[in-house]
Formats: sequence, C-alpha cells, structure tokens
Amino acid sequence: MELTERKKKILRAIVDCYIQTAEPVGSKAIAAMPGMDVSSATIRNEMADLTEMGYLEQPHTSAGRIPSPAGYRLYVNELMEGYRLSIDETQSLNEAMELKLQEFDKVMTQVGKMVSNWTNLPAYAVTSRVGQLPTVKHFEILSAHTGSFILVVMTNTETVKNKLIKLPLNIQEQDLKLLSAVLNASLTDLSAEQITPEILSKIRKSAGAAADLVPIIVDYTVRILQEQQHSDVYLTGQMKLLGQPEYRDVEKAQEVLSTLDEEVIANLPAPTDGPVQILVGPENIAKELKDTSVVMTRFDIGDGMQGMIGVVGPTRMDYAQVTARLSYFAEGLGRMFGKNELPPAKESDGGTE
Amino acid sequence: MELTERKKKILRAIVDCYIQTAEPVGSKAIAAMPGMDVSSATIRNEMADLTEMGYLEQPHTSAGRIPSPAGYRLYVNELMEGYRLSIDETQSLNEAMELKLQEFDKVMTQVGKMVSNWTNLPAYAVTSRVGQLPTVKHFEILSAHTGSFILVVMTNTETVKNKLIKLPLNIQEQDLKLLSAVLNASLTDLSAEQITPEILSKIRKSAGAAADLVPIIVDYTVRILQEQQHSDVYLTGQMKLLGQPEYRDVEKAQEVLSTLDEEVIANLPAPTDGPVQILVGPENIAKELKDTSVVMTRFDIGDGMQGMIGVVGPTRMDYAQVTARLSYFAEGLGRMFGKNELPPAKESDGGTE
DNA sequence: TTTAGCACTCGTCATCCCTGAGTGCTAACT
DNA sequence: AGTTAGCACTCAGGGATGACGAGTGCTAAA
Repeated sequence: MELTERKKKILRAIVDCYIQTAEPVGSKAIAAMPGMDVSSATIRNEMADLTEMGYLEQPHTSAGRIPSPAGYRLYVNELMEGYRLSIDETQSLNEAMELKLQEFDKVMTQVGKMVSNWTNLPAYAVTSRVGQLPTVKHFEILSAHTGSFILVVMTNTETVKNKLIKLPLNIQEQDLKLLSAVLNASLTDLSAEQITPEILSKIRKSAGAAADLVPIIVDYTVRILQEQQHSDVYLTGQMKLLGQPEYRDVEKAQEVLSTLDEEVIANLPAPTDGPVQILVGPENIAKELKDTSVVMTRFDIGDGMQGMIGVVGPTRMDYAQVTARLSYFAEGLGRMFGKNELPPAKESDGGTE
Repeated sequence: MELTERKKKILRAIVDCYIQTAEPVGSKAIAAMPGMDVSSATIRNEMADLTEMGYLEQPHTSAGRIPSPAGYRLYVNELMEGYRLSIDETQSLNEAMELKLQEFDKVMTQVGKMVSNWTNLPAYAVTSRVGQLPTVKHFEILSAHTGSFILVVMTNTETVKNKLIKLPLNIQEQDLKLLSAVLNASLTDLSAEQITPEILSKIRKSAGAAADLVPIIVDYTVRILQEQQHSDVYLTGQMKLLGQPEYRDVEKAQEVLSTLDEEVIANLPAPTDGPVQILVGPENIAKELKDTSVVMTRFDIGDGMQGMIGVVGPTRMDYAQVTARLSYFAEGLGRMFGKNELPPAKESDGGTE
C-alpha cells in the first residue's frame, strides 16, 4: 500500500491531536479540523489503511487511534512542522540564562533545572570530556598563614583546582619551593594511572623537609585527575513527569523514574549527528523506558569538554516544541561557554580544611 | 479527663500500628497485640476517651482510629520508643559514607542522596554560614602561561577559590605583582557590600598597566563573597514520596512536591536545641505541607559553616527509625568534617575559561 | 472514489446492593 | 467501679448491572 500525501496529512493531524489531548483520536475529530475537506467516513478508511501499515494503533475496537512508535518515527522524521519560538519565549529564556548562570559552580545543575522548567519535563545535563586523558600541567604552592598553605593544581584541560592544607608541622618557604619544583618535574604530563607508588616514593625522597606532605598532595592530585575523567550527570525535574496524563498512575511513574537514574542517563547514546536527536519509545535502551521518548542535543563547552542536555517524556510529547526549545537552549549555552572573556562559565570553588 | 498510663500505652500501640499499616486501626487489632490483656470493649472505651481528648481521629464512623496531630506530638515527645540501629545498618552506612564522600565537591548532594536512600524519603541538605560576614583575606595572582593567569582568593572563612583568566593583552610579571599588592591593600577585610564603585576606581587608578583587569577581578571577588553568604540547599529523592501510600494519588503528591522547593526548605526553621527536631504536620510553615512531617538535625562542618539534614515524609512516618538514622548520620558527618587532616570535606573545583 | 447510513463493539459512568469491619451502647459480671 | 459480652447500627469498598455514547467497519448510493 502506498503512503499517499493525504495519508501523511491525516497521520500528521492525528499525531498533532494526540499530542495535545493524550486521548485516542477518532475520525470525526480529524474530519472536523480546518483544512480537512473530506468526510469522516473517508478518514476512517484512510485510518484503517494507516493502521494496517503499522503507523497507528487501536487501544480497543471502539476507541480512536493512537500513533504507533513507527508512526511517531515517521512524524519526527518528515511530518512534524517546525515549532517557532515566540519572541516572549526567547526573551524569557535569555533573561533566565543571564540571571541564573551567574551563580558559579553548579552551572550544570542550573542548566538542567532550566531545561526542565522550560520544557516542563524531566531533564538531564551531562558534561563529558572528549579527547586525551587529563594530566597535570603545573603545580603551585602558596604559603598562606602559619602552618597552612594552598596547593594549586592546573591540568591540561585548563582546569585549576586548589586546596587549603593545614599542617601542624612547620615548613619553611624554601622547602615549599623545593617541593613545588620536584612535583612539577616529576608529575607533569602524567595521567592518574601513571602515578605509581614508585614515583611517589621517588618524589618523597627528593622532597626534603616537606616529605610528609607528598602523599597528601599526590593523593589529592590523583583525585583531581580522576574526577576530570568521569562525566557528570545532573538529573532534575523528575516530578514533572507526574503532570503528564500517562503517568497519572503512580506505579507507572515510579517504574520509569526508578530506572531513570544517573547511571542510565550516562549510558544514553550521545547524539551522533545533526543538532537534535530523538529516541522514540522502544528505541530506548532500557525496556522500562519503552513508553518514553528522549530528546537530546549537545553543545560545546570548550577546553575539551562537551555538554549534553536532554529531556525525557512520554512518547506522546510535543516533539516540535521540545526540539525547538532544546536546540535554542543549546545554542545559547554554546555561545555562553564559548565567550572568551569573563564568562559565567565553570567556576572555582573553595577548598577548605 | 486524665491521661492514664493505660491510655498512653494504647495510644502508643495505635500510632505504632498506624505507622506500619497506614490504615485506621481498630479496637480488635489493639486488643490482640501481645501485652494487651484487656478486651476489645475496654480498648474501645479508652479509644473513645482518647478521641474526645483530641489525640485520635475517626475518618468515618465505621472505621478505626488514626492519630491526630496532637496524638503524633505526644507520641514523639514521650511515647516513642527509641529505634536501635542494627549492626548491619550502621555498617552499611559507614561504608557508604567512606565511599561516597571521597568524591569532592557535590558532597552535600551526596549527603542528601544518602539520607534519602537510607530513610527512603525525600531529603534535603543545607549548608549555611554562621557568624560574621565573609570578607577577603588574601589575594594571590599567579601567571600561568602567556596571556593567562590564575587568580586565587582566600576569604576569612578559610575558603579558597580560584579562577583562570585569559586575556589578549600582555601583562608583565611585575604588573601582576603590583596589582596583587594593591588588591591586598585595598580589599582586605571588606565584605561584598563594602566594595563600592569608588573603591573600585581608586584601585584602578593605582593598578598601573593591569588596570583593565581590575573590574574583572573585583567582580569575581564580589561574587565569591556573595556566594559565601547565602546558604545552599540540596533537595533529592522527591520521588521517594510516591512510595508512601498517602501519596498514591498523584494530585496529592504533586501538591506537596510542588511546594517543596528549595525556597521553602531554606526557610524551614533551624533546629533550635536538642539533637533532632520534628515538625508534625500542621506545625509546618506552608499549609500545603499540613499532612507532611519534617525531621531534621544539624551538624558541624567547621570553619563557620553549619550543615543541616532533614527528611520530609507523611505525618505517619516512622519517627523513631528516621530520628535514629538521621542523628547517626549527622554524627558521622560531624566526625568526618571535624577531622583536621586530609578530610574529604569541602573541596575545590576548577576555574576554567 | 467519496459519502451517508446503520448495525455493532466496548469502555465509561452511575447506580445498586452486599459484605464486613468497626463502633457505641447496654446489661451482666467481677 | 471497672471490665466484658452481646447486639444493633453505620458506612466505605467492591462487585454486578445497565444505560450511554464515542467510534468503528461495512454496504449501498451518489
């Protein structure tokens, strides 16, 4: 059977309608829509065909039709009409970005929250490292006040971390200088795995009076490098799912939400190409998510980091709107992180002890 | 009417039972409990008294009784039997603490998650500053590689933050030294509010070649100070509420969860005295939370910081268990943060640009 | 090829009734 | 005086029943 233009038009109308109402849509409703100039009987025939072709499903005999996964797929691939953001929308988002992202740190949490609020669905934000393993580029040791000093570690990923270390023992300025030099000489360009106990003891030997500091510093350094490697996942707005009619049943919501932990998110396939990727229902990894769809996109943070934002919602979600909002958001983030001067980007946090 | 010992015993039995089953408990069930050596009729009489006294309520005529808020209050105040943590419990918690808190930063998020998992309820963790306003104690400027330098700011709260700043303009080592000296001279011991535009322009005048850097640095400094002031709230495990029978209805769950944002949490009264404070139902601030209780406790982070953890759940929650777990947790955290040497405490994060 | 008409299906909703848990009261018992 | 057995009464919950209506598929006419 052939997928005529009219069939496509009807399918689109059905999906559009179902997305709005979340209820099976009947032939009459479609026939009544503006632009449809055939009778309900004709629609019925076409709907029967579409059902046979696998694009529609019938929950039960005397109900209307709902789109099948294949139907959604077809819809997002070629039928969906682009959603145009209104001026208001873009404006309010711009403001929100300016305002919120000023708060240091926790940026990705904020990003997640904003996406979630804007799409009214659970959202996630992921940062991950692309490219080479993180290594140490430079150490710096500053003496603060008596008995304490600040360790500053810079990695090849342009990240700087620091830690305030307090020690009872008294170490002289020149000892710290020596230590700093030894560390720089020994650990530069090594990744976490390459820092072996042997290296540690070698450093310790040459560190002079500050030898006791070495294990502390090295431990800290290894942690930093390890932390750089693994990607961070921020998941927020899970309760937003409860607003969706398909999750009026707590059981259902729980099933999805309990599988939707950070582990699962981290394993979601990254968008391969194109600005936005959509996973429809059963295309998802976990079978518990077979009735949910994921829309995601990536953006560039710079410095070998890459971000990903996405939302999770019922298969019946407003793909056009979500897609538009998500990509606008990602674009804004890219711009924001890309800025080279005083960006409210990833920020430092204090080390306290 | 007098609250005899027997009445108390019965009330306790009723609350205990209701906490377990979440269903109105009848006279028969109480009479059948071990230790009860009177008949159901007697229990009925006593229950009628307790109802009259305001400790019990009757959902409808032919149902059993449920505790009223006053009943809960009495229960937590004097009736509740201490819950003893099993060896297994303490052990698994200890392990979890060791394991999880190694990950820097996000510590409070982790804490929140752990509390939530352990109590199986939504949990929050708050950090707040006690005592004086944060001020800058010391600046340090390190030149990294060409065109970029690292700004390190130390505050009176023993917090160290840094930021990597890249600039197209070329600034000499001695200019940075000068700038650093000027900054230290001008901004030390000022709080965010005290840093006025006048001071800024004064610094700018004396900063020589690095004058253009001044606004950037000052802005960053102010942000840090401001960030130190406000307390951070981490709320997790909201969906845990769905597991509770009283929230099988999505509407109810949504009502609570939507009011339960970080704003509200931040405004919860801090525990005044004693290790654990319990807010029963209507004692809560927001009227939407009238059917939920909050159990919270505080712990010391050190360095003028104070932490608070709490859980939110139905009025019918296992206060004894939650209280025990929460205080054990807080104790552990206090120990952990109190350690003075290489603690997995608040850590630094990288500044990237 | 389209459309009107019509019989048929089946989920939803309101109604009704039954059942059983639980109560309050009274009268007998200790 | 306090306790207990007995009993009538109340009322929420759960199934059964039937009317209703939205929606379908088919047929025959346009």
